[in-house]
Amino acid sequence: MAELDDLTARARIRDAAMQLFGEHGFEGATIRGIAEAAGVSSGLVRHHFGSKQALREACDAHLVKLIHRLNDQALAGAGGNHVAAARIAVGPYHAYLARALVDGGAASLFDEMVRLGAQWLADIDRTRTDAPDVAPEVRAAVSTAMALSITVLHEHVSRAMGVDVFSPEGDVLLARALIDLYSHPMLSAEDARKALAGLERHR
Amino acid sequence: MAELDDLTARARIRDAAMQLFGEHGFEGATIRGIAEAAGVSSGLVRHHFGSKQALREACDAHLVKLIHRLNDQALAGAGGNHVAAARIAVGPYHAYLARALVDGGAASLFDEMVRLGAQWLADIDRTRTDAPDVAPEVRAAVSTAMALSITVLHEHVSRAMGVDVFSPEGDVLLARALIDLYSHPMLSAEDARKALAGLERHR
DNA sequence: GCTCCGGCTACACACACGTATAGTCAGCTG
DNA sequence: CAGCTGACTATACGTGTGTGTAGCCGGAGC
Repeated sequence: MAELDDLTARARIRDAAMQLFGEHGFEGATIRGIAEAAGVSSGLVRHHFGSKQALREACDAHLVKLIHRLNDQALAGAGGNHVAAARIAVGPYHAYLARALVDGGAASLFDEMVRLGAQWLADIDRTRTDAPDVAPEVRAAVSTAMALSITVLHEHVSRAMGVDVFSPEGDVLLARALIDLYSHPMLSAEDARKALAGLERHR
Repeated sequence: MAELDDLTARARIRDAAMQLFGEHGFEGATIRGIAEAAGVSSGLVRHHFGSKQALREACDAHLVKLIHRLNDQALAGAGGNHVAAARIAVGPYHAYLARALVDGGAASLFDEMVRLGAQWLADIDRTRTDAPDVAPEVRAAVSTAMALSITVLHEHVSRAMGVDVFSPEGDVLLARALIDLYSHPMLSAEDARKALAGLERHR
């Protein structure tokens, strides 16, 4: 039921909605435009989803389901860096994801990523010589936002990098940049100490 | 002229527009709503800006001017980590900035941040023992997106952290988390080597 | 004092939107 | 075949929107 009806009109409408919502935003996209993109009448959109808001909620639900599936796959597969998992092809839905996040939606998605990230951070904390300054949950919140930033701001990142980050070449270049960034601290231990001291002084 | 007329109706309209555009998106915000928030008639909005699109462009221009000023201050001030500079209070405009970035706007702002970041990265590259795997510009593109992610996703970050990142306490906690993250690599040199090798294998 | 001009308002218009409704058609069940 | 159900369409309605226009009002210049 989940795979077969991906060709039904209902699924086509949902896909078109996710694309157009992502492209023009929720208010910017129109039911008529979505219907046209899906190759159906605007009335059918209402018939299946009832209202524009309900259509949006259906899109959110579908996104969550999709991400969950990708997440499970990533966890089951090669040793899970949750950052890499976040970059997994969200397919043509990355624009919708970005909009949803900025609109304040997709909260459960973000929270689950934080949960996974906190777990992962707590793990590598055990190999650290110095005690972490803040709880893993807090650091996970920040690094989750950072991980998602590539998707949310992919247009700018692609422009600045000179290659689309969702193309094969861009993906490789991005991965190499991430590996380099994540394996080289931007602040030395001394810099960090100085920064922390400066922080104390400011209060 | 720049400071005095910040009390003029024109400036009030612009500020109200930036707030409402940030809150509801460009399509979601209405000229009438903006006019009401600014305490003027909707006709005056048109009188001053001509059209909704032109009003948006005026907002963009104002944002760029504002960020440039903040940027210059940050560069002149305490030894410039461009990441910290990005977090500087964009005031009540962070929502607008987030929308503009996701809409594909604010490109010049992003690009300039990349330029500054690349410079900064090239500087610290000289203290590295191993040669960087990718150009500073590419790494700067990624880390700029990461730096902006706190602002763009501030709602989610605040929820996950349990404190508003734009409050004084949240700001301190965020700074400490950032210092910890930026001074401790998430990948060991060995992990990085393995990840790179895995990348080669995939091609 | 009179005119002129720009900030400012009130009002009207055309249009596109979300929503509602009535109806068509294919397929199934008895 | 009759009857029903649900996917689907065509069309209409009310509303809120961006935009246009005519006019008011206070102050500056002659």
